[in-house]
Amino acid sequence: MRSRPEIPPGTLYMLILKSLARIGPMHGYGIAQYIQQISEDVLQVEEGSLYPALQRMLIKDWVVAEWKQSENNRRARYYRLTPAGRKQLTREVGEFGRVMAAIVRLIEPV
Amino acid sequence: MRSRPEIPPGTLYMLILKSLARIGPMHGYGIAQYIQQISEDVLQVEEGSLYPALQRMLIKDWVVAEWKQSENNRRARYYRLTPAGRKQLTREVGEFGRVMAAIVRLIEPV
DNA sequence: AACTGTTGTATAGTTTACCTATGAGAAGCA
DNA sequence: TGCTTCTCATAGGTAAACTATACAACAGTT
Repeated sequence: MRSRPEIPPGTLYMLILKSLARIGPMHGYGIAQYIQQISEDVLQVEEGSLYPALQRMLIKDWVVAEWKQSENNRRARYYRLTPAGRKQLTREVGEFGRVMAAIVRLIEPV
Repeated sequence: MRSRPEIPPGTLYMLILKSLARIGPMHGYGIAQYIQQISEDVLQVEEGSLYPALQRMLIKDWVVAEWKQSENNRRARYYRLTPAGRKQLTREVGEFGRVMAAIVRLIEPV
């Protein structure tokens, strides 16, 4: 159906990394809520996208995880940025800016 | 390998539509050149991406095609925007702006 | 005439990456 | 007790872009 709220392909890692960089360690559910909230419901991370992405990020060593109790007393897996993750974030933000500037140059003036 | 120059997934239709809207009817090769040139080599449309995309756009009635001789006297297929294509362009640019604003809000400060 | 480079189109097959759908467990509340 | 919320997870599907390849026609060079 390809309906409404959607993460632009290729930006999900960046959004997750940035959330962790800003707030500190968070669990998956919290990351999803955070992104949705800050974006004012424009960006909505589906669970079926988020958790597989986090698994891949664990494998890539961009994050490490630790089981804890959440603020609501549920068991939750907290993800924390590694130095490699921070580096990746920098790289992705830079590339994103570069490409977006080029796209804007194309679609902006008449 | 996911190397260097790349169109962000989801933006290809918009870039093609915008090129046609700006310049008028063009052939595929010309569209690719145009995008690469205006973006100063940041965006590079591969043929294996471009032509399938144009086929899909024909099916969606966003463009119509006509065989002609090119400026260099070769046979080439010229694509022209339809009203539906123009409408789609407007829709995509709007959505793009909305989503990008949300992403920037997330990754920009701090 | 043959070769080479450029222009131009096309498709088959693969991969990326996100989505849909589904399930499940534990806590809190009515 | 049953409902809702929180939290994680995965299997399967799909859209769309990439890689690799092929073909054809003209231009310019030798």
